[in-house]
Amino acid sequence: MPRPKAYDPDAVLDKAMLLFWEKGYEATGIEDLEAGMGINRFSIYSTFESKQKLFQAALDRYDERRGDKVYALLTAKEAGLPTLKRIFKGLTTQAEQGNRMGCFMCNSAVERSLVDPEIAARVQDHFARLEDAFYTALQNARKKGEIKGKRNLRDCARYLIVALQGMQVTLRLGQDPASVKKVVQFIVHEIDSWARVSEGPSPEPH
Amino acid sequence: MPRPKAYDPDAVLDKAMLLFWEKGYEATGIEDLEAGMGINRFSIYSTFESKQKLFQAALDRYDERRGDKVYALLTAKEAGLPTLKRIFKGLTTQAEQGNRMGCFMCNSAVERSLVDPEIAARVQDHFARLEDAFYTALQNARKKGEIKGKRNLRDCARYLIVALQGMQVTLRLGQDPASVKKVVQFIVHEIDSWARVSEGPSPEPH
DNA sequence: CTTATATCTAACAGATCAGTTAGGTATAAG
DNA sequence: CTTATACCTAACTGATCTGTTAGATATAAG
Repeated sequence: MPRPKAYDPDAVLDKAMLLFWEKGYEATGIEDLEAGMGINRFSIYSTFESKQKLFQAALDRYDERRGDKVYALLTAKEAGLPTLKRIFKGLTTQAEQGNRMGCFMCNSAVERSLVDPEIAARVQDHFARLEDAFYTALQNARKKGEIKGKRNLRDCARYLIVALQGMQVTLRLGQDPASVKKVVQFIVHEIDSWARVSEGPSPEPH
Repeated sequence: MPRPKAYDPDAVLDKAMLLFWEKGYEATGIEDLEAGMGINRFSIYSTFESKQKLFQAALDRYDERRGDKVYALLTAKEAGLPTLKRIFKGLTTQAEQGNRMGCFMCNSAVERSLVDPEIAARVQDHFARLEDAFYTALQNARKKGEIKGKRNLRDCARYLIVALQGMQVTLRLGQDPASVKKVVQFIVHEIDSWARVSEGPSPEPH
């Protein structure tokens, strides 16, 4: 009955996501969004309500697009240490391609989490989910005998999140690919070390 | 001969640093700076030229205030693995105090390095200096016999930078102190492992 | 005390910000 | 073909942005 939208709301949200991801919330104006999404600001507001809501939707979209892939990878029953290593090795490729987007969640954690609790909650949720996925993969790896000692896998998962966040900052800063590669190899090597027994449950006295 | 400034340029720069550090470049308005620095915008502009230049000066100040302390710690001749561990343990304290400032350099890397090459250069310089300081401490540790195997210490230093950046994102996001502490312990534990031989120079074939 | 100098206050200027509104337009049901 | 509906364009609104300017004020040399 009514006139149909001349654009695909899903497609323009993807474009908004890319804009916010690259430039952040504050530095992305409605004008940028109009140009990048290819639609008028009226359409933006009638479909997404406000810049804030649009940003939230963009974050959610990121969680779907990027997050779901990784969650799926990590929670698959074949998942194990090689899966973890592959994820980190992918960062090297990003650096080699000159990709400086980093991680939308990390970027938003830094720029917006202090001032916008809604954003903070989303980012925390994302990383909590990611941590659980890492944890699942690690448990699976242990089941398959890929992990030897009695290391605390929850702590390993938490640690991997932090390592990933650090890499994303480094990618965003545009460090040279060779250096990025070295650090990735270092982390990969560390993951490999979990296949050896060496360490118990952190006996450090103080 | 002329009328003297009614404020201490050094002191107000410290205040500007704190503002930019907490809220970032875009979200900090001249009005915020006037209030936070305690001086009129005329004084800001006549002393610091522009918001951009003030931000650069604030970054430089951060490098002096925060960076120099760490550089000094790491390049002291007593420096070694315990020094590295102490630096990471300090992050736990920050989390426990509810400090969500993170690292001004990391924050700026994420928010501004893509759009402002002057900022990118300063941040890269900072981390390059920090990496060298880590490297120096690691070499020193090896000399003192605190590091066993023939691990590549340059890679270790690079890695520590990334681990630090990851922690800073996590602090900024306001993750709970208990979780932060676990990850710090994990990293500290890893540094401890460098005192054992276990690993050669990464023989990973592919 | 006079005067040159540079500061400070406060109002202003133009641009840009997010968000709204009015009027023209395309659609599809009847 | 008529008409109800909701979209699209484009101009507009008030607030806020960075940066400037004019005039008052304080200082210290002579």
